[in-house]
Amino acid sequence: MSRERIAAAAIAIADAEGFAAVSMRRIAEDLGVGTMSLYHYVKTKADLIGAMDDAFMAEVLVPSLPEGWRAALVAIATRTRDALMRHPWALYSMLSVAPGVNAMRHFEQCLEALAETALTSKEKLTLLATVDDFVFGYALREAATDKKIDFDFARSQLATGEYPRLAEVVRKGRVSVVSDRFQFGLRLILDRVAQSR
Amino acid sequence: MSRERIAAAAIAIADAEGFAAVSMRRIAEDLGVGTMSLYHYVKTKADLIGAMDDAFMAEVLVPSLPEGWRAALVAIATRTRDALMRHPWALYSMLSVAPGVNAMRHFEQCLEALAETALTSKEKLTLLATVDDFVFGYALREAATDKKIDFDFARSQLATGEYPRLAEVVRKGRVSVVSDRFQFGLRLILDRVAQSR
DNA sequence: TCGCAATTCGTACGCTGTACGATCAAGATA
DNA sequence: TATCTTGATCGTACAGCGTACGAATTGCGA
Repeated sequence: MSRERIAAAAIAIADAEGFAAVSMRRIAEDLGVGTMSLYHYVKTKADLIGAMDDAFMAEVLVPSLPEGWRAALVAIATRTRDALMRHPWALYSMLSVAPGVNAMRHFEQCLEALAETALTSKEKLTLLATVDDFVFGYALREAATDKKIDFDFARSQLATGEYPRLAEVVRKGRVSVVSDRFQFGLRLILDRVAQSR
Repeated sequence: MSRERIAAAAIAIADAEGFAAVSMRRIAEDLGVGTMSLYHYVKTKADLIGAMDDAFMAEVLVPSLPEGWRAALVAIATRTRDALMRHPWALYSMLSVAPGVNAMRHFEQCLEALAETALTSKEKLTLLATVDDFVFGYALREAATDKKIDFDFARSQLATGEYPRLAEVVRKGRVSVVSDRFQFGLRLILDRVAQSR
């Protein structure tokens, strides 16, 4: 038994049944131990979530960075996106968690990607923040759309005729967005940066 | 007593004490009614959150759109950002809520902003999605940073010397990002779009 | 074998959302 | 006026939550 094993069990539950399904009693049951035993390895549930987040951030780390700042940044962003698609609960956890070892390693890796550029520290941080904003926003909205949501109301609203432009968009060929809007957005941001270098 | 009044009370609590502080008992207490009375106006707590989200989206609507697609888009994005800064809990609620009237009005307004352009429907939707990704990501990460987070661990980690680039960035003039990285990121995205029009 | 420390965990408390049914006020009908 | 109906209020109860506390058990060094 260990902090890591407990975090792994919690992650398995969160992946399969959602963040809300993660409870101390449930984790203990899955591990076949008493509920309160967990508290010997974990201070509080918030602490456990910290451990989950750290394990998540480990998955975000890129094994080896490609050559060139742009390729490196795209690799990191894409890997972060993929990890978030596998573990959408990380969007919740990140709101309440202090940076752990792997979060710091990730940050270090981001700076390494930009090491070859002539950007100032401030410029680097700003660019990284902007890319991260986009990556997390993409994941957030993707997670929101994935949910089985009831669109009946939206459909009935549409029929009222109060949304002419929306109705038109829906009419001509289903609501569709470019297949990979993630790469699209990333390109938008990086193109502009590459241009002003 | 009404669904709206209940939602307003819930919003007041969420704004002042966080999303987690919103409970049916607490709302009822603030309104001076019995807990179960609320259920006459609201089907479940999830339904209440839907009402909160709709009220939030009303705040996102821009009273009147500025001339020009770019100014209009910036106005909408900025207003959305401001509303999210006032009500960070909306980031949670949007993950579990179906679009309401005001969400649809907002969408309609976004399309109106792009009406003058020659973009196809698909291009419009992609652009709007990209901007929204960025806006929500910005708010998410801003909300995460705002939290009183314990950085002691991060500092001790930094002292290990395992993060040379991070240490350097911290050394030369505190970790600082461009003052308004929101407008910066927005400009990055829209510049590139304006250019390829 | 003893003693101590590490580990396990049962019980209990105050919190949550909400199902169920009792209660009550007001308006409509006979 | 007496009765009936309908909408609104809400007290009680239940299952689940995080976790404080303290008792019980285990394993190990002396």
